[in-house]
Parts: sequence; C-alpha cells; structure tokens
Amino acid sequence: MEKVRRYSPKREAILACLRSTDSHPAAEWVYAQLKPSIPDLSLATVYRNLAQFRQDGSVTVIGNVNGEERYDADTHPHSHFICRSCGKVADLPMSRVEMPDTAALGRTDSCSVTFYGCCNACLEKKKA
Amino acid sequence: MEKVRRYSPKREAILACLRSTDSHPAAEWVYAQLKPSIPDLSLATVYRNLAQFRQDGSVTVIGNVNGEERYDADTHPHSHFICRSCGKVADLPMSRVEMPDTAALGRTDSCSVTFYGCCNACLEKKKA
DNA sequence: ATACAAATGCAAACAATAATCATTAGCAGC
DNA sequence: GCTGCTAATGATTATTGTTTGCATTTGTAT
Repeated sequence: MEKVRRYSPKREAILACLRSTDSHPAAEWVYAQLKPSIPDLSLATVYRNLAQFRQDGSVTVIGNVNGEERYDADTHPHSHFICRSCGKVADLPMSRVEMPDTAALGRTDSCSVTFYGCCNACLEKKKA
Repeated sequence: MEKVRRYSPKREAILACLRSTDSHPAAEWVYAQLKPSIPDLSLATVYRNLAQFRQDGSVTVIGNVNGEERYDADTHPHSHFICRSCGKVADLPMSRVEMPDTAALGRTDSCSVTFYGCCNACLEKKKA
C-alpha cells in the first residue's frame, strides 16, 4: 500500500516558491526565502518535500552546481546554461538532439542537455 | 607564478587507471583498484590528482551519480547514458545538438548531453 | 650533496543531505 | 464536534563524499 498524500501548507509554499522563480534554486535558497513568512519552517521539511516533488515529477533536478543540488519547477523539456564561475543557471529552449540508438543499453526516460560556460557578469568581473 | 608540476608515480597510476576503464569510475573505485598494488596510497591523493586532471582537462566529470562524482578519461565529446537505478554510465556517440543562441548569456565552453533511463540489467531485476 | 617546493599520508574538518524520534495536525468515520 | 490513525514536521544527530591542515617524504634543479 502506498502512502496517502496529505495536504500541507508548507509543501504548498515550497512548491509555490519553486514555481515563482526562474533561478533554479537550491534547497537552502528555498528555505531562506520562506523562513521569514513561515518562521517555524525546518530545512529538513524543505529537503523532504523536494524529494517528494522529485519522485512524483513535479520538479526536476538540474544537477549539482558547486556542491548544491539545483531544482527546477519547469518540467517542460528544455536545456540549461550553467556558469561555471558563479553557478547561475539559465533556461534555453530545448535543442533538437539527434537521439542515438540506446535500445541495446536499456529504456531511456529522459534527456538533459547542458551548456557550460562563463556568464557575461563573470566575464566582466574577470576583465576588471 | 604558477606551480611546477613534478613527476609522481602515483599520479601516473591514477591517470592510467582512469584510462584503462570505460566504467566512468568514482574516486573511491580508483582508490580500491590501486590500493593492492600501491599499499601506501591515500584516498586524499586520489582526490587531489583528480582535481588536477580536471583543471588541466585530462579528465572530465560526468556528473554526480548517486552522490558520487564520476570521472571520464575520454575527453572526446560524447554523450552518456546513465541508469537511474544502478548508476551505470555508458558511452554514446555524441548526438548532434542544435546549438541555441547563447550569445546573450555569456561564453559557452562545452556541452553535455545525458540520457537517463533504466539499463537492461535493472529492467530484468525489476521483472523478477 | 644541498636546498627548496611539490606530493603525500593521515586525520580532522566540512557541508550537503538523510535519518531518527518525539510531537503536531490532516482528515475519515462516527 | 470528538476520536483514532498516520502523514507531516522540527530539532537534532548521523552519514558520507570530499577537502584541508600539517608534518614528512620525494623529485629535481643547482
């Protein structure tokens, strides 16, 4: 038997927070955003709910940027640009990817395309 | 002044180990492989050298699979298939990717295409 | 051979995340 | 509205991959 999902205002707030930004935040950031308005929020709750969202597909993980897992509430397939310097993650339209033959390997569920580089802000900083 | 790179048999062994496999290993795996033949090898040395290889581009990082950073000594551009279940990483020929316009974002240095799914071995296990 | 800095082993430090456990609070049935 | 069950939570601790500090070893230029 699977667990019944029960309503929780905190879970709602966490998901709303994720959906309100395009900064592809980490758990800590979400926590910092909500803490002022929900003073008794625990970081553990953020992690627990993020794990749930991940399971049921309401959020996806961009990957690990500078040691932190970054989340995205936009589940439409799209690519990302990650600045190796400051960790900024920007959205890009999904590139058309020529799917290689993966039949021999297993069942392919998803595809992620990530472009790495140095964002303009960091390029400026380096010049100075 | 930049540091002079000095010869080290351990560094050589670590790189050789990485080059001898296509399993895209984690640091711990490399350590376990070499420990028998180099009993006084320290895990810290493996990490330190991996960081160096990464800096000078002799290895690339596939990403974080099940909490472990996975390395690849094949630096030719290619894609990967990662099994979400067992963490196996397989090589794929580089898919042709239609590069979106990233000029407004910054300088793009590299691109990584990863396919996620469930490998045949894990699919079998689930059936049973 | 000598000197100097790079490389290392070891252990302790770190940091992000997960787990534990006692408490709180949805919500279904009465 | 109560009651009972159990999901959700807060606070704290544990876990674990990785990094760092420091004393020692070792490569190498002179």
